[in-house]
Amino acid sequence: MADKKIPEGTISRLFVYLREISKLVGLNIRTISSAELGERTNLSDAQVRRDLGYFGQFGVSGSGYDTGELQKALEKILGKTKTWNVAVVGAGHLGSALLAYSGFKKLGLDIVATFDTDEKKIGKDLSGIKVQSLDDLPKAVGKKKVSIGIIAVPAQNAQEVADKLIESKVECLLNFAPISLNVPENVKVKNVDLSRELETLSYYLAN
Amino acid sequence: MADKKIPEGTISRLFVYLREISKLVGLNIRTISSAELGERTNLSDAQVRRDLGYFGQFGVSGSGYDTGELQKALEKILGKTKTWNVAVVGAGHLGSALLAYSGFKKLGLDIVATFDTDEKKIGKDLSGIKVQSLDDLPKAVGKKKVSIGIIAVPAQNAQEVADKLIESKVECLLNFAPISLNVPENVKVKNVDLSRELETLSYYLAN
DNA sequence: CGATATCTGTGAATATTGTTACAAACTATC
DNA sequence: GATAGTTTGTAACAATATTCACAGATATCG
Repeated sequence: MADKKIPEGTISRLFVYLREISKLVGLNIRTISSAELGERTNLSDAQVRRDLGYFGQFGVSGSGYDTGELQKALEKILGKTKTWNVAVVGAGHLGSALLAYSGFKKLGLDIVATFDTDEKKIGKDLSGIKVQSLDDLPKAVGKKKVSIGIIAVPAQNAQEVADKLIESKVECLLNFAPISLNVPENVKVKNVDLSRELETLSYYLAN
Repeated sequence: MADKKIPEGTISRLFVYLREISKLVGLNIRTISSAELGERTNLSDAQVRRDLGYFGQFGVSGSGYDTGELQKALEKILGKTKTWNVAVVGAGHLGSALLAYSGFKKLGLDIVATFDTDEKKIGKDLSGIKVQSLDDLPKAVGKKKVSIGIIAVPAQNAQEVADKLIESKVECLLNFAPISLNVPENVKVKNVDLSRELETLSYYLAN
């Protein structure tokens, strides 16, 4: 795990490789070349090799990669051997959709709490999780050892929510609010700005 | 609108600038410097100037950018003077959340149709839009002049849905399925892979 | 109006990411 | 075990994206 600077894109693609490799393992296919893995993921063979190269040497010249080994290696690299606890803040349409999504477990993520400020929502049960008041966040998040916070609140409350989560020792944020959060260096933020993705398309239509 | 090659990131950031500028216009602030706009958007002043520079010269040395003018210019560049019709394919949790999102109109987008294969959903009304059978997609999409298709179906159906949309003359796709779509060159695809965004965080937690 | 301060627009330098290309390692075959 | 055929890993190269840095334009102020 040589710690050069690893491109964000590489990390993201490793998950794609892992998904594909897992399929192959399921099909009892034992080895695969970078060329074919690239084919299956719409990436170049060189890209595949380079990406894997950041983390070690997993292949065998002449035959390629052992799917089983590569699977294990990727799972280890990507932190999929553990389960991480997640809190969803904001129980609106998006938050509810996330709570209802059944695939989290498979991702190694466990939603353990959800929060909202809306009195009408607090106390309700959403997909098996009880909505709590935002005021209860610090206590609940601390107790449940949440490492990932999902911010699904309006832009104007997002920074405040981020601050609360960080104060409660959450280390990673997935931010759906269309603003750029200010966070300390040791906190990792991923932004998903759906409005922007959609708007971007209108640019391409106009041009 | 000099047609050099414009980075994707630039387009995306222009929307951020536009949002901020619109706020400023609302507050009756008439001019702003690249430095302050950068400050407000967590970007560098140089980045702001470079991004705008791809599209012309909007600023005035010594005083900065006129917010009103810049707003108009950005709206024109970004295709926000028109409204585009959108179809959502897949009326599951995510699709429903999108349909329920009230901000589309403000983005210049109008959801005019939604489709699903689930008999139980077909015919139902979701946020004012009637769910149609996927079989009706070609006719409905053609008639309603849909230019943007949102793919919110499981991975195994995504390519098929993409093909149908493209055959029906949809020019841009927003793909939420965790696969890489094969599309002709003239079709623009944006991928939003929520699982991957979440998984990525587990990598940072593990390392 | 001249001096000083501010700010843009953009070449040039730098940093980052992706691709090409090939030696070296391994496999398969006869 | 020599030969031909694969395939990796990575150094060198190319392409992109970002930052630096500054000339030149405009504003401000006494």
